[in-house]
Amino acid sequence: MRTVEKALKLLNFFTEQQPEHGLSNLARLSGIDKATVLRMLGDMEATGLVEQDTRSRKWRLGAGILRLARLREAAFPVTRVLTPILERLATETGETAHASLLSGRELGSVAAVESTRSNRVIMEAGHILPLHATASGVAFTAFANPEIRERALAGDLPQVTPATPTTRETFEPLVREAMTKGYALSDQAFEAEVTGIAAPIFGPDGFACGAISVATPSSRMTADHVSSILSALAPAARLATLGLGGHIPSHHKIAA
Amino acid sequence: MRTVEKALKLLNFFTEQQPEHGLSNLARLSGIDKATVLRMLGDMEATGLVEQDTRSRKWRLGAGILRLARLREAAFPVTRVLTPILERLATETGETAHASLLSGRELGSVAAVESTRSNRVIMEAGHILPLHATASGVAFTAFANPEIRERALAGDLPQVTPATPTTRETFEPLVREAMTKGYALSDQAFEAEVTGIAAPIFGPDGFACGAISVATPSSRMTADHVSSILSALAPAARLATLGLGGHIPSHHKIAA
DNA sequence: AAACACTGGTGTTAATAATGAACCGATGCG
DNA sequence: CGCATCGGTTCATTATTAACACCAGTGTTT
Repeated sequence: MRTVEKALKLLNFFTEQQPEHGLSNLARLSGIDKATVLRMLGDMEATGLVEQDTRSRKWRLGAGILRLARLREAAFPVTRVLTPILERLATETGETAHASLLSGRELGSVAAVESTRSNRVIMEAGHILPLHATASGVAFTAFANPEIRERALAGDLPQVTPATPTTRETFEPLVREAMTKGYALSDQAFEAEVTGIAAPIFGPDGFACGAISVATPSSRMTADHVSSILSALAPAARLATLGLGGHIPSHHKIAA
Repeated sequence: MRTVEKALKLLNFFTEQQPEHGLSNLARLSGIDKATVLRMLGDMEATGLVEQDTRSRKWRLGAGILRLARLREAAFPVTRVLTPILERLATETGETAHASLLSGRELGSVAAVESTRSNRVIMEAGHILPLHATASGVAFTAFANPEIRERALAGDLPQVTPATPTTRETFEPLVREAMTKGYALSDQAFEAEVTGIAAPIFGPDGFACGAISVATPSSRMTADHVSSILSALAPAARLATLGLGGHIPSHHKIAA
């Protein structure tokens, strides 16, 4: 089916730990024939989305991505707006803060500021956050366009950790709870020993377009800590929405 | 022909002045049928490369690009390395400095620092620099892999300004001169009233992978100014190459 | 209000472009 | 030396893509 989409999905195999891939490796990971993968890579190379190391023949993300990112930032300065907000959020909470935006059918992590504590959560750069397995995802889903929300609830929910909700019956209550509380808390559903607390970022249409989140080691998570994080998260989320030109629905409120 | 490449070429129509496009507009610009463009956009939306404004239905570059850019920066911190070098270059010369990297078959501008003078050259973010019409392009071509150089020389050379070389006979001498001098100077071949001076950035294989450049109003360009710029540009280019893990050919030298 | 020129988006069929198995030469390893 | 893997190429088959016409909605002009 749709070739373009299949080709672009190859980009998702590049991660911070695995920033380079050989041809056969990519073919194996994607389940696509080598010859096809090669052609796709060639096409993406022509536009700078990927590039090939001349010696090792391995492929990596290309410089064209940097160009496009600069272009987008020039028109919609997302990172510029979010980073100072995250910095303040990180210092106020003493924890790692990060922001993610809707990217396809998932959230893409676009900015993060790490806590300075020695025991802190490390955010891998440019991670993809599944909607059902992260606090950010649940907070986003709760306030997303109903059509997107329904698709998320109905989609299949791969297990990431033992605590990941994998059925609609376990996922939907989390979303409902987030809808009433205005934020989402997810305990070790994405990564062991990590608890996330997230609030939605709203777009101009009044629906969520992303999320802002604080991640802490689960061991540090107490009721007091949660409420102190929330009191920093709420204004941060508000600033993020306004800074990106979004619109906060009048009824929206973050409350434990 | 190759659908993936055609689809990705659509991304090049998004510029700093035109960051959003309607469907029909994109179809017109690209010469592709509306229905086809729509499917391509849909595929690219699924991976976050583009996104659609829900109200205006216009398309723009998507948040997925930011995610990918962060990922690439995490593995190969190009911008982080180049920006301070450009800052120093800009203050030392009092002119606008920028860097570009090979992206497909052209150079993509990935970082820029503007001069603080009131009469300065403004670099549009994320511009594509044709190899034949810019100082960066000539400097890059001169030291690129011979295969790439030949392709550049043999390709068609669209006229950008009256001073643009449009034939191999006019283009090749510029490249040859850059090969001996170690840098390239281009007067108003890309933009009227702007002169560029550029030096190559070398990759690990000893061939150019990009260029670093200083752009000045042509009115300010004198022999003295050129040599003062060169004395700042040479170490900057050297630092850029080393900072990116590149290898400077032993015989390479920048000399007027 | 009527005619017009746009817009974004949707089917349906002909033709084109993508596919994947087999194959090649090179490299690496026990 | 033999086996496995690598990146890459070729080519017949087929399934995907592309274009045409069409639809509904919007705003302008007459």
